[in-house]
Amino acid sequence: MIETKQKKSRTASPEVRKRQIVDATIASIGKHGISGTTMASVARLAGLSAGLANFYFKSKDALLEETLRCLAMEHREQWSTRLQAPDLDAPAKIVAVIDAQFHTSICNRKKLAVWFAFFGEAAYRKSYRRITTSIDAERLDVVAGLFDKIIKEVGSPLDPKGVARTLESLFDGFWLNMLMYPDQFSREMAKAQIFDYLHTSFPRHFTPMP
Amino acid sequence: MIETKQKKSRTASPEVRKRQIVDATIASIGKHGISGTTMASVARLAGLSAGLANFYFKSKDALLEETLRCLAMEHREQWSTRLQAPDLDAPAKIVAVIDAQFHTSICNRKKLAVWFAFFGEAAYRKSYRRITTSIDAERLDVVAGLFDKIIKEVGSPLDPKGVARTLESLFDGFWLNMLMYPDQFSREMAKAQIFDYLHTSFPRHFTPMP
DNA sequence: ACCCATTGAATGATCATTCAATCAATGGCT
DNA sequence: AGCCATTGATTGAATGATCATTCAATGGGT
Repeated sequence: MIETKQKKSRTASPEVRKRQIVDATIASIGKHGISGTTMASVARLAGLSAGLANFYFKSKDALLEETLRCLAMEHREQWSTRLQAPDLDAPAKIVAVIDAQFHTSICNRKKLAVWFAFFGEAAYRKSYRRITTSIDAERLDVVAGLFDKIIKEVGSPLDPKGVARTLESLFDGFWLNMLMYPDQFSREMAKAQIFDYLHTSFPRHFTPMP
Repeated sequence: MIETKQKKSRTASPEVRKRQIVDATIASIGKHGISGTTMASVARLAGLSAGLANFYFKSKDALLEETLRCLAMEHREQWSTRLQAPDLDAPAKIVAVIDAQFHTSICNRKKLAVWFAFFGEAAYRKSYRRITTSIDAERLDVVAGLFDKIIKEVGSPLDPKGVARTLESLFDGFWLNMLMYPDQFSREMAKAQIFDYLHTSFPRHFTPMP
């Protein structure tokens, strides 16, 4: 049973309920996968009756889309607010993005399971891809811009966009391995490897593990 | 309609039928995702009647497991046979593994969609993870062994297993990005980025793009 | 004529979705 | 304060669609 806010009241505002149902959907997907989450399993986890999720969301599809949207927004918040801290140079900002990517609130077993459940469906659902596309593109641009600064400082022959794409792929790849083989891949290990990569590519700007 | 072998005959041996049904399952997952593939959709793509898949496989779950097993075996074949070529030194073997990973027969839109469909379910299905675990661990060991040789030659401070894990994650991450954003991530681009990584890490052993 | 692969209609289970009925809160009225 | 009336949230049983699974009947191959 997921309780975003404990209320003794039987009723709550639509906003609260929607959020509660989305949280329950994340919990359900994390526990049973997408194919195993039903409107009933969501309702049970939310502590609500069977029909309510359908009342607040037009359909199960709409609920899943909204869930992905919430997840993506939360993810975006995580890195974009960190970048707004003053006095961060380019390497520090990249470190911030990495810290965000592997922060416990984002990168935990339940949420990783949900992310990859959506990725598994995204291949043939344009609506899912639309949700992640703009956010992913935005971060890729930001990170590429940061690497551009660094590369110009050292005069490296590397391509900023290429390095940014490699970093993104490292994020996704370590996420997948953490999900599949949690005994062998930990958050700390992933970060250590990524910093090794950055240190060998830009020795003057990154140290092996801050 | 998938036809592994064109036969005018109405009947075929169990082996042929099983393979035909597995191929149809891959096609169906690639087209409709796991949640959209039904015993009926598989039968239709195989050009067989509705009940046959259930006759040859105990259940839908069993069929999906067998499908993943076939996919994993095909993948393993791809890299392990390449490594058996004589006169390959460690860097050449790593190049061979990379070529295998991004070979058209493995790394195409349909198969990537199937892989990630399974990854999405693997989080809460031990039976799926069991299938990939041993194969992934095997390749990780092989690749780590190869990097061990290279690292000893140059006396680099890098950890062979760590580099191997990074490479595996690059594979998975680029695969995911190729699936999600095929316009921005191509097989050639992924390989180029990976060779950039290897060149900066081991300049004496890898060139930017062979 | 026999064997065995194959068919596809029948069965029952699971689920999303709907909606009329129910219930709690709120505010106005005495 | 006590008492409705109104509003709007919530319930859960009913409905119909979809699907995995079964199996008796079919018919091709040998």
